[in-house]
Amino acid sequence: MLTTTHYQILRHINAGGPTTRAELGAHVGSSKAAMSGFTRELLEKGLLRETSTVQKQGRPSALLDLKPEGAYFAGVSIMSDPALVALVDLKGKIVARIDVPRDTDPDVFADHVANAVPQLLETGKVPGKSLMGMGVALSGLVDQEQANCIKSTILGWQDVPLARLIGQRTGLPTFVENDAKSLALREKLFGEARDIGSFTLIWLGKGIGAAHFVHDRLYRGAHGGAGEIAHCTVDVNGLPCRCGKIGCLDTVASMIAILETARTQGIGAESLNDIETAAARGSSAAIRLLHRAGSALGLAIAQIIQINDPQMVLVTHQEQAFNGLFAAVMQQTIEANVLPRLSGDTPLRIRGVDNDAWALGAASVATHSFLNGSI
Amino acid sequence: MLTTTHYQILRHINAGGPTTRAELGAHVGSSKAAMSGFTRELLEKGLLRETSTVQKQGRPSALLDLKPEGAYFAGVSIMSDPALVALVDLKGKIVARIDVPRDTDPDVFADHVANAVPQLLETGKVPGKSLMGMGVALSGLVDQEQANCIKSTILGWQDVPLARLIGQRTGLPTFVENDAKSLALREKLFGEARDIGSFTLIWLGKGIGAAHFVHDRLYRGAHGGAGEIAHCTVDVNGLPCRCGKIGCLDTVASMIAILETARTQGIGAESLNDIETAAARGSSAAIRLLHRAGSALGLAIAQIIQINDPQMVLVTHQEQAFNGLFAAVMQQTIEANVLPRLSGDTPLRIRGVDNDAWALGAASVATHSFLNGSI
DNA sequence: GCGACTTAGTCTGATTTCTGAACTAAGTTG
DNA sequence: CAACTTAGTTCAGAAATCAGACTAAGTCGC
Repeated sequence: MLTTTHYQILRHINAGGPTTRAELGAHVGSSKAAMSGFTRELLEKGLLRETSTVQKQGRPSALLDLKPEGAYFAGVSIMSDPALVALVDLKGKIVARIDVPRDTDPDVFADHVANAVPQLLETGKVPGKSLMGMGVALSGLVDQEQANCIKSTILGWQDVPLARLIGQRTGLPTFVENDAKSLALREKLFGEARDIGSFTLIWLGKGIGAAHFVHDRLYRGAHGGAGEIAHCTVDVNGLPCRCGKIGCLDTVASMIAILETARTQGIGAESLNDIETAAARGSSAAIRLLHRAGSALGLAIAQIIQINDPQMVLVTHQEQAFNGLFAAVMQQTIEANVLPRLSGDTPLRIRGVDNDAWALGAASVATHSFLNGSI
Repeated sequence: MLTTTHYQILRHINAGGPTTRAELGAHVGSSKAAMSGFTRELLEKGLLRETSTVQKQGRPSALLDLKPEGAYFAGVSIMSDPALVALVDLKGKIVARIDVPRDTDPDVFADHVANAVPQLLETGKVPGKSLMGMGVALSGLVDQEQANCIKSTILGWQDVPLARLIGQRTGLPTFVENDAKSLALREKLFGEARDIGSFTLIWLGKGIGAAHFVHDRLYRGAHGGAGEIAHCTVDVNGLPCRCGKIGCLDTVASMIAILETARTQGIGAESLNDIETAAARGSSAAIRLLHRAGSALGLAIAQIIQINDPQMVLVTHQEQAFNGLFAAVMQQTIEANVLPRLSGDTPLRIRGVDNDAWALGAASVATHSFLNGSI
């Protein structure tokens, strides 16, 4: 129906914002005449709309933008309990959300998700035929086809064909993706990385994950394991990790490890916030803890920068207090362990994410497939 | 002249070996009729030839292969002294070579290279118009346009527009590339990585470098610095490096560092070979040295595997004795620092390279541009 | 305020490109 | 050796694309 060129146009507008037909033509390498046709078709399909016009000299040019109501995607975040199912428009705006129980039985969970869809459509006043696909974000390893959850410790799943389970019930093209990778897709499609071809996203939560965009494409790795930095060695004399190795990043810098250490050190803390507060009050145990965790994460990020030279590193987290000692040590460690020329030219951004971000990230997985013509 | 499809065909044949028209059609997604035209044009241009036929049932299908004499490329390796200039055919065979003085004055060196070209053509009995481009491989940092050498410590160069200097004299499209990256291009085009989309090549020489192929493309990094693992931190309490940081891989595992340490430790050694011999004879200093170097390199490779999950890791070197303690420790360290599931599924290959390999790597840079239609 | 000018976008006939189907080629199989 | 199978070519018609003419919608200078 739509050709490669159509999708190229949609992606270009999504990445670069509203554009004129002339600029689009130059980008995809075809004539004004052809462009006129392509855009007309996309306008007719309701995927594009004309917004404002820009005036330089001569006839003003009409800016073409994605039409938010042109397509909708559902995103399921299993990152929280209850899970969140959201309905998202083509421009990445959430128009409806529903919590569903995070049942550990995959079939039951798929039922919950499927049941949520009609309600979402009703709440969002979205016709069913506009819903183009669904994405699921979870903490764990996902296979190459983005269909099966190979292993999720948190959910207790192993080889669960989640995409099929949900897809059969909803009739929608369904994709599963790992937490960090779906968050990276969100940043690429709707966030800070729209116009960045190669970047790495770090996710610091209960566990630690990363995702790489390379040449404008998500790089999943040979076994879907690209970005699994939790088990990078950061201390060859470190603690044993549940993976069997020694000194994994996960044993020092994941929020689980940080809070666990705080507990054994007698720092009463429920969150990073509490530890930062204790450190600010002068608790040497808290300071030591934050130093160790921050420098471990910083070292891992430094390795990534040295090895991959990304255009940007985006650190994402779910804590209130990410602007304290922990982050400072992390940044210092990065600077100390990356060639100065490189570290100065590699922007590091830090941003918190909320539940909505996960659902949007999940939906982005489907949006991404749509914009690449694979739905 | 040639369309994207033509180049797609050439690349597919180069990667997968001789193929039938039918198979090609399926791969590029066009009809038998179209394929008939494309291949005829390529046959007429002398870029393809029909080799044997394969017989299943029905009419036998003719296999199409690249025609070696269809295009030639020159490769300049500044990895040795004297430098080596080689003439390479489309299938990666060296048909002529000339040594040229490695003059440190870029202009003088460019003269030498330009003067070598006519001799090469004569020796190889290659008509000048078949020579499509030239590549230069050097140890150092190269800019994004593959035109300028930003910095080469060994050559003492900084911001040298080498591609322009040579190109002006020869009239050939000329590209400069870093050592590890050109070696990776060689492996991708003509070597073990032909059919591998994502792999990492490690180069252990006087310095240490790496190069990443991702999604069938060389990933150069945001600042051309992808793969610059020499300055990865492998020991936070290590030695100061000339880059200003502490504990860089380069201070422990580069051949320069290894031989320097051997010297200060009183191990009489001119090469890795000598140190391995000393270790085999029981010299504890040699054993300690090989352990330290091997485990440092292994750790860095482990980080790469954990971070990037490549399909293959290819370690290249220029030593006779790379099958001793050093390599064993390296492999052990990799296994100890990578998740077992991943390390078991990530083939590690080790291979020595000679001077010809560098010249071929250099030529590959031009071949690669040619096969991508950018010459 | 209006004609000259500038640039955006559409329309149209010509051209190029691609395809489907018929056809030729070159073998195997019974 | 006739029947069959599959590879590759040819060719007429269909589809995509382009160059250039044309229309649209503004600004600029006087």
